[in-house]
Amino acid sequence: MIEEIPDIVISRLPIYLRELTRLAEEEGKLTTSSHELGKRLGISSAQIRKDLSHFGEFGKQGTGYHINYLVQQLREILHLTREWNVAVIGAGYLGHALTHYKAFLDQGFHITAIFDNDPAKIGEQLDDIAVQDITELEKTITELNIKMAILVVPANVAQEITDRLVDAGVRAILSYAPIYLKVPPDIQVSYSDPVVQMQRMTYYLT
Amino acid sequence: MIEEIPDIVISRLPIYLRELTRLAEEEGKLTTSSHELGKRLGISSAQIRKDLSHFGEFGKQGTGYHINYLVQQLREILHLTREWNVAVIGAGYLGHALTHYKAFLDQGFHITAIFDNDPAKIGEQLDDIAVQDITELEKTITELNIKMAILVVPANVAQEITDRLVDAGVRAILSYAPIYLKVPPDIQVSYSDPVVQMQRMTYYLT
DNA sequence: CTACAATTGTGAAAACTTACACGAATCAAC
DNA sequence: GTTGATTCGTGTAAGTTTTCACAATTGTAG
Repeated sequence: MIEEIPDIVISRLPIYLRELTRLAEEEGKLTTSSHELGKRLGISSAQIRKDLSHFGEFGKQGTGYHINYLVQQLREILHLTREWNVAVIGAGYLGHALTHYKAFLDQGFHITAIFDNDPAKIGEQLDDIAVQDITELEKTITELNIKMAILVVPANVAQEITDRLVDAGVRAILSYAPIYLKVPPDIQVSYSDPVVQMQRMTYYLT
Repeated sequence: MIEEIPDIVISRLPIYLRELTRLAEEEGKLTTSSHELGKRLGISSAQIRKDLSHFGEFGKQGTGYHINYLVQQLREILHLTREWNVAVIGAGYLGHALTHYKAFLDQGFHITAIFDNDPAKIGEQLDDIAVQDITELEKTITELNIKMAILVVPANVAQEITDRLVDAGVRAILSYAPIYLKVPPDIQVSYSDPVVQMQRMTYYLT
């Protein structure tokens, strides 16, 4: 009875959502079709329809999809109708950049805590929050009910910090650390190692 | 005769390389096995062996793999035995952070040009290079023989800049812009939209 | 009202990816 | 030597994902 939806399907939903929002806001469209959406995303129309069919019937034969309605449905499916507090661990260049990243706020991700272990950085003001000592991690995460974290620390401390985050109640981690993180099965991790991405591409260069 | 190697296999090779390097440098190991490597990466040993078998026989029954040898082989497969010049487009927070990102240099990716269209940023010195006017993009990329670029610009100009990069000779793009990029089939693109990654994870939260 | 073009949702087929399991090779211990 | 524990490379099976293709529905034009 419980249909297990493949993660690969889930991972495409935010991309559909992103493009639908563009279609509505920048082109002023009210409706679209799986064909049009697919063409704009380099994805087959059949795949889009199949993906959406896991969650219900959102379109109409002959007409396609009402964009605003589909956007709203996708936002509910992805639990984006609420706002999320997020912690950033590591106040280096990348930590700064991600903390200032405007699109997070636009999409309901509020960075409400930043941590570092460097005394030179602790206390530094970023927008409206201050860099906290890493020793306060557990306390702050619990108090602010933070369930998501962005990890921007060196590889040699990444696993240790991850363990502490999980113990403190964090359930999802976006990691820029160049290392595989061991976490319990109910914890989500998403990796983003720019070097790995570049190295994949060099394979195809001459 | 020509065996087409799946991209999903290619995309795992940098991860193997990364972990092998760690095993050698931080644990001082000389050899490893597919089982050990797999355990450290959350990947089955069979998959690692299968992946590597696309490129040759690098291990020995009963013994496993000589780490240094396998690292060298992977570096050759991925075309990492040379250095790559890289351009960064967009000198915002994220552009700055990626330009300073130490791991790029360690792995042979040299950021040799940065562009922006904001007069306030043009001329600004980042490490040993200056932010150039975006109008100089074609000239500089040709002169420095740049084949890889990191795109850190707003969505509304991303496609236009991509077209210019491709025309100027860039063959691989790591894009942080929140948009799908249309490129000719021989051009590599790798996407990294932090919002999309966060939105995938919220699906799994409560 | 009818004919036609557009489009969805979906069962089945095709394609792709991963896991299994085993012969062969290697090494260490005795 | 022989035995036993490891481990690789790989053919095959199992599982997953994508694509195909079509009935059903909708809207439009005449």
